[in-house]
Amino acid sequence: MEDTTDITVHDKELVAHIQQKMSSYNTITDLSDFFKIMGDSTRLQLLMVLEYGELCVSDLAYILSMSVSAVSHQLKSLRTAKLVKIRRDGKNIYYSLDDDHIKHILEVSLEHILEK
Amino acid sequence: MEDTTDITVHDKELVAHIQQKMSSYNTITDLSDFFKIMGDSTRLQLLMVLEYGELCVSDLAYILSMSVSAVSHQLKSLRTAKLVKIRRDGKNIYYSLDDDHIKHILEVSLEHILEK
DNA sequence: ATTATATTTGAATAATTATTCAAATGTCAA
DNA sequence: TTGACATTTGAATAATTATTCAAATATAAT
Repeated sequence: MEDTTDITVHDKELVAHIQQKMSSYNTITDLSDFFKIMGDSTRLQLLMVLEYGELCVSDLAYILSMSVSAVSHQLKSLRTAKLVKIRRDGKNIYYSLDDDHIKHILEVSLEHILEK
Repeated sequence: MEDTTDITVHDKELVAHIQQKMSSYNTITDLSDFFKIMGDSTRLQLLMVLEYGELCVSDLAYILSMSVSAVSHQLKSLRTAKLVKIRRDGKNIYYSLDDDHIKHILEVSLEHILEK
């Protein structure tokens, strides 16, 4: 169903008010994309681990008990989302958090989880 | 690769420290499950809309320009995750937020998005 | 130059999941 | 108790995506 003309509206006043105040399409997709990135346990672990300092791919793979390739793929997603950044040092590439908000969001969300 | 014996660890000290401090498996999956729920634009919109007050399924479907069935399915996910609750009034079922933290998490995350 | 090490990349597979459609359930009014 | 309305449910389809595997790239050491 794409046509909403056959849906009966009950609370017309509130519906109209919400339609005015609604966030833009871009804001909502940007926000859900952000949550989507955090909504994978591998990526979330990577972010939480990187709070302790910068690490190279093989160390991250070792900590998560995953293949280097799988971790590298997920780090690429995090990099595209601008949540982590890299620093090359010889053969190694060191990853670190590229966002000040992440720690805070993780703290607040962790509280939410623990208090349920 | 499940066997991590063939991964070379570079920063042994930091790796050991992190392994001690690591959050439990359950905490991480609970947290990523929470983000997963928010990581869908339909569900996220529903949560944002419900910040304005309780609404029945057809009004929500109208606002999101989606089928009543699709919205009902997603509301069920939100209900299972204990993010929304229901109140029956005759033929209608009213949905509302069932969590005090959500607003705050949305605010903090929205700031993060907008400042990028 | 050749070898070893660290990491990335791309294609393939497997698993998850959002939406649709049709049918079922629950409630109220006539 | 029949019909209309509001919503849920379940199966099916379609789309997305995490991990694996093999091969490619990049850097440093011999």
